Amino acid sequence: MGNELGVLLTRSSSERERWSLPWRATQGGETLEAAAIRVAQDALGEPPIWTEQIGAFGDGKRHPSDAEISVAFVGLVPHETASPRAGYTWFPIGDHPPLTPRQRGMVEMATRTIQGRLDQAPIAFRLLPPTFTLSDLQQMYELLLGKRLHKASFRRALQAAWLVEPIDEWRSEGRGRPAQLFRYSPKKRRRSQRGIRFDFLYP
Amino acid sequence: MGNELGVLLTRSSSERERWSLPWRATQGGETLEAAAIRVAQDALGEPPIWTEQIGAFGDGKRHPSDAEISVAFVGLVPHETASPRAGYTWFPIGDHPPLTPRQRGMVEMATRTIQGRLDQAPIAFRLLPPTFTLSDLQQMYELLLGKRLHKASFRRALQAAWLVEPIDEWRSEGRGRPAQLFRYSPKKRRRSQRGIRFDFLYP
DNA sequence: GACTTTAGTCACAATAAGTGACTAATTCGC
DNA sequence: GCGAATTAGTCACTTATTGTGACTAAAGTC
Repeated sequence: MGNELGVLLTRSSSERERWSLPWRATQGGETLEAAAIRVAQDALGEPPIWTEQIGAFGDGKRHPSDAEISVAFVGLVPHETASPRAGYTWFPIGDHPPLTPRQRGMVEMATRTIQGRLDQAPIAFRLLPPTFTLSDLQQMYELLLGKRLHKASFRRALQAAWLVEPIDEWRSEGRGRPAQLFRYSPKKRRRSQRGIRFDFLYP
Repeated sequence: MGNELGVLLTRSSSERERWSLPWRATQGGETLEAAAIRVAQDALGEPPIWTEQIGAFGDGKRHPSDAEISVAFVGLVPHETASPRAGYTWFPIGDHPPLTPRQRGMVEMATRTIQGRLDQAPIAFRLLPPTFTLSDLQQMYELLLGKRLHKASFRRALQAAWLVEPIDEWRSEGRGRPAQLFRYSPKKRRRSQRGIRFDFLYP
């Protein structure tokens, strides 16, 4: 792990052989999103750096609980600080234990949601420390998108979006030229209405 | 009406002075989407040509009904055939009676959902008759997007997407040169030659 | 010092988008 | 009949965005 998205699973409460997405029932007077954040917090000890609703599912068939419908959320946490509590395990999103069809759909829609929001919310930046190199940032985007990006295009798009600003520090990472550190600093400089699109590197 | 999106409202069952989005409780063993389609069908006599879930809402505060959470859907029907039954009324989406904040949010998210799906699903084509002129099609896109499009660009994009095919018929619409009729006939050629906007499909 | 490795930039080609002006075919008023 | 008005359809040109390889820079390794 570390260069791929992961999904956090827990053993199903009914059938111990089965894995399932973490869930819980809502408590009265609580926002759905607040409930989702608590699910993550109970599993990881900290709230996600970003959450978004995926959708509501309910077709009268199998449910994780006995609830009429279930509302799924996706959230992201940086891998370093995300040590799961007992009963929870990270799996690579491309290679996880079998899930029910509905939960598989949720996982798939989750990655699509992430990738769709990537150019509209500062998701990648919150997954990194406050200062980072552009290579760090590019690798984070590649991890989240699941594909390689072209270096020059990535930086060009980044510059056009006025999202980062260099600071006067460099970091030497063993061999190779030291990289300049940057920080997230979205400029008021008329933000373009359209999202940022990075150039993909076709292998 | 006729050149703007409309929203179908009904008088609230509790307070007769208030308008609200049509709704109903789910019946057991029914998909959420099926329930949504039935809501539309009860109001209009026909199912929408396209439906999509907007999201689930539930924060312990005001609900349309007494349900814990409500799941909102958006659907589209062509205006010509969409004659509302008693108790339902169309309003221009830019000028409708006051709604609760949550329902206002639903309406707003509905238009964003439509516009986001417009280039991924054949929404516009299903709102038109099987054969149509390119001007018809452009007007439909303009209606759905809420903005004017440039004729030449629109046709160029259409051609690049291989979505329509001309048939050997022309329609004279009063004054002006007769327009050739087209029909929806998607991707006769391979689809993803780095084609339309969001097509990053590569092996 | 030559070689490897990572960072960072440049230049150019290819594609796509924005836009006005042009031609074509019809109806309308007279 | 004939020109103005009206709608359809296309072209050409400009500008912006994206794809891509090659280049320079600064470190470590041997």
